[in-house]
Amino acid sequence: MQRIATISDVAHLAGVSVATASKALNGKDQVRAETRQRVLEAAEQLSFKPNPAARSLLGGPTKTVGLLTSDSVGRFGIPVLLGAEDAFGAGEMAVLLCDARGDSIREQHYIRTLLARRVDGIIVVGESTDARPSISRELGVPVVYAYGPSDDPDDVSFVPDDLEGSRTAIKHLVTLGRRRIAHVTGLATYQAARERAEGAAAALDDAGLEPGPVFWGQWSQRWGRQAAAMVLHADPDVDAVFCGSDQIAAGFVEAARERGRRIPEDIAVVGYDNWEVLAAESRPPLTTIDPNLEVLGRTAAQHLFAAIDGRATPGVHRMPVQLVIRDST
Amino acid sequence: MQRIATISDVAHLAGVSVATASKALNGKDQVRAETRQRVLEAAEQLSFKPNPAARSLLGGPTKTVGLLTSDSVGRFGIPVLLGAEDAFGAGEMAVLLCDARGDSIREQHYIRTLLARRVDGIIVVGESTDARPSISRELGVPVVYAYGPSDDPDDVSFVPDDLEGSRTAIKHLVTLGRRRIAHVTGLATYQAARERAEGAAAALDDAGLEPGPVFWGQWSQRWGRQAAAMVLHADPDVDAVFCGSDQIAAGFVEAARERGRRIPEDIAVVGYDNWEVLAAESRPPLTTIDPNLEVLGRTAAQHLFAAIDGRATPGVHRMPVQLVIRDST
DNA sequence: CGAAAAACTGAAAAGGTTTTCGGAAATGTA
DNA sequence: TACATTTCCGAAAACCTTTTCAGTTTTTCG
Repeated sequence: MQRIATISDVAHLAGVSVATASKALNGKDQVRAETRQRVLEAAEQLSFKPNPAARSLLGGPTKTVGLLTSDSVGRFGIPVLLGAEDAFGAGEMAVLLCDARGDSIREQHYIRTLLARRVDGIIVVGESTDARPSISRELGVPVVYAYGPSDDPDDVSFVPDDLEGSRTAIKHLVTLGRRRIAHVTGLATYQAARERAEGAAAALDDAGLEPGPVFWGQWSQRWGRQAAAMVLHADPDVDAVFCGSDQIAAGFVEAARERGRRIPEDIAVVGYDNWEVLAAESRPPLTTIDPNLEVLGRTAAQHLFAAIDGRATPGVHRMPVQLVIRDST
Repeated sequence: MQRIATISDVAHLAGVSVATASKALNGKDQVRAETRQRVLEAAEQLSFKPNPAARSLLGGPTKTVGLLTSDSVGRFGIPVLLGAEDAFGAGEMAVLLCDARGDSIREQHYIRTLLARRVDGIIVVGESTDARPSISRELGVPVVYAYGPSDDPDDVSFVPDDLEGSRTAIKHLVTLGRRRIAHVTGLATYQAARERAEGAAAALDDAGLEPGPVFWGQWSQRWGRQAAAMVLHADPDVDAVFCGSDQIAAGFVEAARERGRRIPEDIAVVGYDNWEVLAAESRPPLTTIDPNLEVLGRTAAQHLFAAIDGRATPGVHRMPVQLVIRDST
């Protein structure tokens, strides 16, 4: 294993001083084209890469960002994280991954570590769309929140537009001629559940329909199955159900089919999340709302770039979601 | 925004020189206990963290490792990755995340980036248990492979013990008194599918049973459903099925129930992967093999530590898996 | 041709930490 | 008290790169 080349080696080989070599390599315009060429060739020959440690010591950007996830075992953080990683990798940013596991002590520890490493910025990936305490105060580096917004409206946050997503779902059902539309969703303690219910109610209202009943429960397939019984009992003529998640929807269609309802003929079902393994493998495959989490992550990353350049865009930005039509409607 | 404290700040506050402060903080034995205490307190007060850039400039370790995933959109890489991150976070390693997206050009690019940043080591997280080309040659830093082993037996690799896992599954079924055991699994192009089938056959043989038929197909719920028809047609008296994944198992139980078979009374079913959302939410919840991927990731990380210290343990290490008993057996 | 301007180059400093080595203080010995 | 040891501390160098500034060479223009 050969010793790693330093800029002095390059300068020496090219027959110039280190200062000139540095300028040539960094495209400064204080060096003759011919000299630059010589330096570049020398660098190529030694396969020289500047030592980022030395570079960052000067106070310049470290080309490193922190990716702080509160609890990434969960399913939603992952695509956001990947989208962000993708955007950073494209620019030559490196990503330091920190998983605080929902522990705020750990989170503090990681924040200190990231600062000690002089990251240029931090993305905080939330585990739910509920607002979380801001970490941006007095940090000295820009922070962007993805999925789970900061509770400080002056911070930069990106969340999926659940309000619009549920409106889209309901509009879709109305367009199909459905009139008796129930909503089965998860825990009301979740912002996501509340917003989706709210959006659905608004859309029903827009369509001149009576807002149907809302069934709050768990984010589980089991609850979907239980809810099927309740929904069918409450209104045997229900002709559509909008579910707050694909898990719930999968449970619902399963139980509804067992009770002799045909999906989508008797009851059209729309899910939420576009969780492929459930939505595409369910029988029938589920029409659902795709929150485009990778795009959200990527966008957040791009805005972190902007913020690092001093062009922050404060506020909670709602990212567009998408209706994916399959066979359940 | 507070300026980040340097060791000079600490030294000044403690009333000593930077040299002494450094020695005190690093546990050198050339400093009086009392002085050390003063320095430690000052450091605490300023929440001082040494600048890793400056440190690594001296040629010491950067306390940074690369986590290179080939295609982490997949489901299996994630827990491994989290396990590794967990182990590193505990030691004060930082983790640089790189997702090559299955593109070897990208992978090369990332490897170069990681080397330029002088990482102390690299973990390569595979997407399947199939062997992948080694990257370790001439790299200058230790590499450990997790989940997907390297094709070079001199490298350090950690894989789930699928052979043992499938034996355990079959033994469990045999213990329950089942005798006509079928195996439904995924694509034979996957090492995982082949090993699981092999382990199952071996275990059946050990039990003195005729190796049952193996149904090769997709890794999908749909295939599980189709397979149910085929299995029941091939042997109407089948009393147990070992599935190569929870997805397949979930499809199988669903279709088998529809055909009037009771699970587990008529047919006991064992899945593989312990993918909670499927295994726990299926009806009935699935007995399954948990490959302990987080543990695998953590172990790989610990062995990377060891390799960095010069204590590498070459070879492909098979990590124990675990039978999780639920209601399907 | 001479002077002014422009273009180019290099020495040196800065950034934070560790390590080495010399010096000072404290302790032990005669 | 004088000297030898041991213990503790601090000055300075080293790590690698970028940037500033001053010096030197080349070009431009009258």
